[in-house]
Amino acid sequence: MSVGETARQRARREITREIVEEARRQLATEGAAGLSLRSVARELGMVSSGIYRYFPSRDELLTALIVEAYDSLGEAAEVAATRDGTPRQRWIATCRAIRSWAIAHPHEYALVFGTPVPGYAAPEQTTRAGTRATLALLGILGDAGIDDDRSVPPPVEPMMERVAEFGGIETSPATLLAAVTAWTQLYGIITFELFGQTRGLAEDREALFDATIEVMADVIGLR
Amino acid sequence: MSVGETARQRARREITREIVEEARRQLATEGAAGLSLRSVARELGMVSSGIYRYFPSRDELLTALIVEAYDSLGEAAEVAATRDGTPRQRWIATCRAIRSWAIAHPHEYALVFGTPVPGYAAPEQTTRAGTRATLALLGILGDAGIDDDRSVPPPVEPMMERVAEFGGIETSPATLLAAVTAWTQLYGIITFELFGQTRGLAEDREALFDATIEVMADVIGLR
DNA sequence: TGTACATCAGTGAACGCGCGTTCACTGATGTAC
DNA sequence: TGTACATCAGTGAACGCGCGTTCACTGATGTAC
Repeated sequence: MSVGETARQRARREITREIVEEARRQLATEGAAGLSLRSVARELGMVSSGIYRYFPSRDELLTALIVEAYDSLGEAAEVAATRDGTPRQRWIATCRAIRSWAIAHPHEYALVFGTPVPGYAAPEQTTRAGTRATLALLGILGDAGIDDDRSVPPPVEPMMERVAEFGGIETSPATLLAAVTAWTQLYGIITFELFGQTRGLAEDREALFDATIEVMADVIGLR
Repeated sequence: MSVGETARQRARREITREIVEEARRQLATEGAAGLSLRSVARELGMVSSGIYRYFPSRDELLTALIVEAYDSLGEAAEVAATRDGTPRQRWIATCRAIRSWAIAHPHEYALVFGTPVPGYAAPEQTTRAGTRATLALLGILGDAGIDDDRSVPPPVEPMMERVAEFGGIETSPATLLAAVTAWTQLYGIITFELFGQTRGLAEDREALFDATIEVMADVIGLR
């Protein structure tokens, strides 16, 4: 018995993990809409009401999956962001890592960045986990020490101040605006790729992705 | 009886339209997942099986809605694209029109650009309707007559050729790449806005949107 | 160390819900002669 | 213009499905003395 954990507590941890894993498996094959407590229970050889000892509702299980997805993406981004290289290389590596994660986990990506699940309001918990990848990118930007003192439209200025504060960096509004633009482009092209919007256009989606990321790195002024 | 149309044919046209309208209404309030043949029938004071005289399945009704949404968006974009002004003004007006349409029709936008409906494969029909807004943007680009002869990565070149052909314009690969990048940014920021990803960041989303669109117009070289 | 009681995981049945789709039918509308 | 037949919109009942959630229960595990 380690750290005073009883067999019951260990079993609870174990089974909670099994439920989440099975739920994630179903999410990966069926999508969020096809995820049901009953089928998770069925697959675990448990009676459907048994799940309620572990999750008080389907929404709570969904929340667990969302947090997991955000964390998994966040970690992939952080790993790429902290590798050696110039800020530009790190930025591009991080963008690629985010794309790779998305392609490897399409349904998790959809759960987090796709159409909101109707009737489900993401609790605080999830939004906090959702910032890791973004913070990784902002960190690189801070390290880059870019000095672009062009002005930005007045209403945008306070928003960029807030972004700087959020990222814990001191970067000019113009550079931050470029970075925010790149950030939306990044998720835009990934979403298009995953949801099939670039079907007709791109036979080599990776090359197109890379090329657009380079364009945006130029816009930001990364070297 | 105009053009030999019988009362039966007229009634059929009328009721088909009513079904689609009611379906669209439900889509707008409940989202695609909450759209059911039964509730459409109910609302129309019809028995649920009656719908099958008009649509052979729920998927066909969904297809009709998707085509409608694409057309509605396409028209909004075309109207903006053909207004007077410099290419840059027209480009920006069109981007704004697309955003406005999205904000006015969030569920239709989600239906078309959001997470694919599981088990539903969009038929040819829909993808063709889906190109109007994009063609409007490409048309403006063609009119702009930008001459940027920088090279693009080799694998990207044939894709840009295809884009030029698709848009019926003669524009350099570098400019087209910038435009494609802007295109993904456009839908990226709209999607983020609609799906709540910019919640914490932007108190004035319109100003942020406009600012990023200007950034991308610069990248393309629009004047 | 042994006993009495409290906790709690998992069961099995049930409730109430809404869905897509099929099918045999009826009655009104349209068509051919 | 009138009649006989064909078409087809809409009905009502039914099938079979899966879902989330509640509830009283049982038996095993944990805790206090």
